[in-house]
Amino acid sequence: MRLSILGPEQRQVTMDILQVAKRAKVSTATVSRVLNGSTNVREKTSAHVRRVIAELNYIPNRNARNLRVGRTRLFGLIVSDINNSFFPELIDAFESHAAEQGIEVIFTHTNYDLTRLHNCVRRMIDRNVDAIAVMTSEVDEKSLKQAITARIPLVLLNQREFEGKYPNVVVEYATGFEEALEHLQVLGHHDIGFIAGPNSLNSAVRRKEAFQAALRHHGLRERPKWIVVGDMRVEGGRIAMETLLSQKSRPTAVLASNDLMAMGALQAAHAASIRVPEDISIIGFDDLPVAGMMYPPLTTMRLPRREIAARAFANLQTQLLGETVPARPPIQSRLVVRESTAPPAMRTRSI
Amino acid sequence: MRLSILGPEQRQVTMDILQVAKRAKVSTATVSRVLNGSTNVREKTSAHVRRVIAELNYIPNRNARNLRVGRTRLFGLIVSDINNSFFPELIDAFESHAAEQGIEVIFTHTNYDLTRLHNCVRRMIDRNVDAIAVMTSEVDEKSLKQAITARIPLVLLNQREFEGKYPNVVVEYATGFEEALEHLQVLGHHDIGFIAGPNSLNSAVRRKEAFQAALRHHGLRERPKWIVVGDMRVEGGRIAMETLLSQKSRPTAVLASNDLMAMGALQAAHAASIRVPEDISIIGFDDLPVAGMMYPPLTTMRLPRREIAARAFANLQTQLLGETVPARPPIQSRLVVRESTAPPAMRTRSI
DNA sequence: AGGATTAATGTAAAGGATTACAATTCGCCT
DNA sequence: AGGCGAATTGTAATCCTTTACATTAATCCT
Repeated sequence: MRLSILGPEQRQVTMDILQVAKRAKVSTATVSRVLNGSTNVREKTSAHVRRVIAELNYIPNRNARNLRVGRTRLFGLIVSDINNSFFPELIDAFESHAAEQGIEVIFTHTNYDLTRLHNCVRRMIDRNVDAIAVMTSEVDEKSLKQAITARIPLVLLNQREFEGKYPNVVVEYATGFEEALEHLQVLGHHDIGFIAGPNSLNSAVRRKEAFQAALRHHGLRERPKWIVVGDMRVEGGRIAMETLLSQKSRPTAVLASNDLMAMGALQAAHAASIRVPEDISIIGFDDLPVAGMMYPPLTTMRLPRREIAARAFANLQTQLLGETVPARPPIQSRLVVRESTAPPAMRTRSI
Repeated sequence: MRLSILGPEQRQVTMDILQVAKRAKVSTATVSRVLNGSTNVREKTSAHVRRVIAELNYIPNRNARNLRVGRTRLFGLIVSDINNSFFPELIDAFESHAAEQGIEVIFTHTNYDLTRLHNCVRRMIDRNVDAIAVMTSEVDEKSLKQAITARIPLVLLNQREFEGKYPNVVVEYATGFEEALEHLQVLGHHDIGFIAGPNSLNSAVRRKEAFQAALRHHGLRERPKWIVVGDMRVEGGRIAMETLLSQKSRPTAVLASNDLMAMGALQAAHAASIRVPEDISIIGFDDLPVAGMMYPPLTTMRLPRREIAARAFANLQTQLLGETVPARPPIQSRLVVRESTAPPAMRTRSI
């Protein structure tokens, strides 16, 4: 199938601002002013020019404009993994903020690989983006340096070790865990397990610490046997939950370091004919889009993704304006109560 | 927090190709040739220039280049909904093909709204993209016309009504359904239900037709009561499944028009204490990333998303080269067997 | 009405690369 | 050494806008 984009007769002159100017009998400067909404042009002239523009289907050449203005109105967005459903909403939100300002976004993902991060940043720079949001879970300074030497504003996502050095959107895990423990305690739980992630992962250790702190704050004892490690994926959650369930004394509620592992935990419970939430309560973390679609719908903790995106975007804009980015309180995680939590079943207390 | 991007002392001349040329003691033409990998430059010169480029941290101005060359090496990608997990893999694949060719992708989503489609196309054109892939489930000609008048190559996803008019990546639902029925028949099923989507949705009616055709081909009777309509979401699937399960005579296997409804069906079965797959088999469509994470992992049909992306991308490239796009056989859906299907339970045959 | 302001428009110089064409230089041969 | 063709390199025009500055038109005020 061949779609002739150029009709055969088209001996057509390139359609540029000069054509419009001629046809409208004004100068290119005036056309340009109309295009850019300058106020210094009579309404009558402006209307006329706009009519001609529409007539000719004139579309300004963005490259010429950008070249002249020295900005591309293009932002780069780098995420860990577009297939991780945490990110699409973040991307979406970032993108719509950009669209509102007539800014376009190109984005790439690193697949959790720092080598790829380096390339991603490089590509963004080669594209002459105006600013870059690096919303990945891990980051290395070498990659970031490139942007710095190219004088391109950056913003990171919750990279505590770079705090003060690079602009950063800071996220608070504690609040969600405090709310979760509060919720469980009110329901009557005292025996609470945790499916942690590997210690090699930054965010995983932070979550575990937040869990432990929240336990203490609620006057609950930490039981080492009730903290098991999973691989942050469904399978790991299932295995971890099996370990937990196989113990002589079991917790009545289990938190997981992310929703995928909570899903696995749910499955392990099903497989063992343990009802959720009647026999055991489960809480996840992330509030992935699927969380509400599980059986039962999963109580979980949520990082407000749209807010993260909004703040990252605003941060970059502020930097571009040359203004000081005001310090902002961390973005807080919140508990989202659904149906995987309920009062514990009556039975002998395990302590 | 204020990160000074420009150090205070930086009274720096804009770093352009001329600076590089001076420093390397060659002309800008030579630098440009090195930059673009022209063969007509002595290896020694080339190496020297590259060294200087690296030394000066010179990054070419993409706008100037694009302006001169008349191409942006930017493609537009429009999808229905980035939060629908069908799309991220498609986006990913499209993007990596592009990256290989030094092409960047900007993308937007319509949220299934044709008004937004119009804007999306418009934005792409305003950005002077070289080509646009419109990978949405619905499409209207008015939106597409914009691209045509702007002489920008397009490619659509499975829009049969525009076939022959616009380049199109065609997808075949039939194969998947034939394989699914084959699979069920081999397992011993004869009584097969279907959770359809609304008739207002193109893809939903196609899937239903494919199901009906496959039924016929396998010599199975269609039972109108066993075809129920859902809203293509989890909740609709659950309700539809409840309807199906409430009938005096039930199918032993149920196909759903998409995975979300299959998830709902799974939940309805759990809630009614009907085991899957022992008591009833369930098959979805789409092979969303969650399909394998369900309990039990869902047997489903898969549209090869990476292949769709690859073909769409290749199609656009071919058009840009001014070549004829060869007709290609439709992309086939395939059955992915997991654990939600098994032989039917022994019981009185219902026919 | 006429001069002083102010508003609207026009002219032409960037902006930073690519590339046709012209000018050199190189390598090789006699 | 001198000459020729091929391989390199250089010069300068070009891509299309924006915008500083100059110019002209409109408006106001006495």
